[in-house]
Amino acid sequence: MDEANAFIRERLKKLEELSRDGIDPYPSTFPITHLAGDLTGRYATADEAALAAAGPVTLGGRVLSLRGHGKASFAHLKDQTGKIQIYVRQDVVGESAYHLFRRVDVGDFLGVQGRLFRTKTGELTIQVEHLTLLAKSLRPLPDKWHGLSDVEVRYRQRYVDLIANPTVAELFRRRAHVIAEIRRFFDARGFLEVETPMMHPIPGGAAARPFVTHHNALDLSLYLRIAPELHLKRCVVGGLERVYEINRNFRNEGLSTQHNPEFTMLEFYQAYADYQDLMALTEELLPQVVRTVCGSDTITYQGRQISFAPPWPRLSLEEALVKLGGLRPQEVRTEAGLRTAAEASGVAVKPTWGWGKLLVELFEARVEEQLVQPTFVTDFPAELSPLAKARTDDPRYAQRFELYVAGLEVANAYTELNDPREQRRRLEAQAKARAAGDEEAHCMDEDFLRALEYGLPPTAGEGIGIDRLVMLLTDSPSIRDVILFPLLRPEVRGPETTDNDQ
RNA sequence: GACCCGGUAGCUCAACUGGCAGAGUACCGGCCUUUUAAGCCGGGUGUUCUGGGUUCGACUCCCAGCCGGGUCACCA
Repeated sequence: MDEANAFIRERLKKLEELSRDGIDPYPSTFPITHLAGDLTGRYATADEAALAAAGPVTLGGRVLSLRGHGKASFAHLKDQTGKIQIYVRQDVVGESAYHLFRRVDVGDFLGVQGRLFRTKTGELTIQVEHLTLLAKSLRPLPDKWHGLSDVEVRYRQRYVDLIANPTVAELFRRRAHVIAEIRRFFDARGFLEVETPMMHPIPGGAAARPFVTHHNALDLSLYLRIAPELHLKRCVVGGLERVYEINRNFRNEGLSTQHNPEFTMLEFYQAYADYQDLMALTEELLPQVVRTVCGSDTITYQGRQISFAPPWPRLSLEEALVKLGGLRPQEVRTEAGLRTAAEASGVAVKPTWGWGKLLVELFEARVEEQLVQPTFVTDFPAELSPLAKARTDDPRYAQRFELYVAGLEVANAYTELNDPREQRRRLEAQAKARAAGDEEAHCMDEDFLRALEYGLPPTAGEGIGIDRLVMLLTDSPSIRDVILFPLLRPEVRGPETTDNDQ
């Protein structure tokens, strides 16, 4: 603890005084009968008679503000549901309780019992009859007027951010609402929610670098999962024909406003469906979530109106490059044309890149940010989609789409490759690339292949980045704003504070 | 990893071209029984991110580092 801080010293002094007076500053429980938000909602317009009939109320909360008037005081208490004003008079609570109240600071938790009334200015208020200190706070809260705006402190000490900035708590409620609504959607359609391993002996299901960890008893290297895909498909092999999972993936990559090393992903798999079916399903899912959570299917993201009303445009990668990327049709048809266009667009082209990689890189450079309204982009190169089924009419392309909203990739889906022979060839090619130094190429996974050999029905699967979806629905410019505790470098603390620092 | 921007009181921010580090709020003491950014009187509580350097003198200029933000790179 930062003992040099005068604010903390002051509060420690009060804490000792309270203990000396026989007051437990950290009691264990406090049975409440009411919540602040319920009271202010239910009695918003109630008259005095109705308030008197309401009877006594008991609630707990954090002291957010204090206005002392000598032998009487006003304060606001905040609980999870909202805040409510309390009025403490010495002639009502008694001298010793009032003496205790005088040593209460902004930030302390207080339990009160009393009766509702309305002040001269019309605010619903609790006339306190009994008060109990529930927890003493030792650190001062941020400025009551300007709040907390230091981004670093907001991320590092999210607990302070949550106290000081009500919109932050609201944002995380909305995040929970989004996830609850997604569960409702899939549960209603016969999908089973499953939990597959987050520690994988063989990382797989995506092109990404994993985090490595180690199990001591088994003396086994393990990887934090980069995707649940391969296990979810194993579930479908086993007859769980509709499954979904909402949980964390971990990718050992750089950080940005769109990437946190651990992020929450929804993945779902539906047997007897293909990627076209999933486009239709996605056009149901997202509008339902957006309408329920935001109250409308149109949202504003960073100043731009975005409508989730279906249907959404569908563009192949090549069409997108021509229509939006300003390329000529003949340029996108050949590898040489793509390479020239990519170089002209300032892409750092590597000589090893083939047709497919050039196509996707050009798309990212010239088109991605223009896809503001929800747009399905289809016809990804099969060579970059080793787990997806190729199109039967042109095997250069995968049966795959990505969904873009506000320039963000929000979803990625494909018809699953279920031919074990073809999957083996693809994984062998990946393993070869990996051996040649491509750290993001897929690993060989014999058990996954064995599962496919038992037979995977025709299946389509999709992943939706929950953090990015929540960014859109909360108008947040950075993924860190929608993750309670985003990854930061460890805090370096001053030498005088390190000895108590666990 | 590269580049740009930032770091001053618990919080929000000032401090001219290098010249005594300052406001609001919070906090402390006093007064105050319907206030609500309560009010009135008094009080500045600081490793100016860290470490060097230049200078008579550094919050300010230079170098190195730390942390954060952004852009790019990497990457879905």
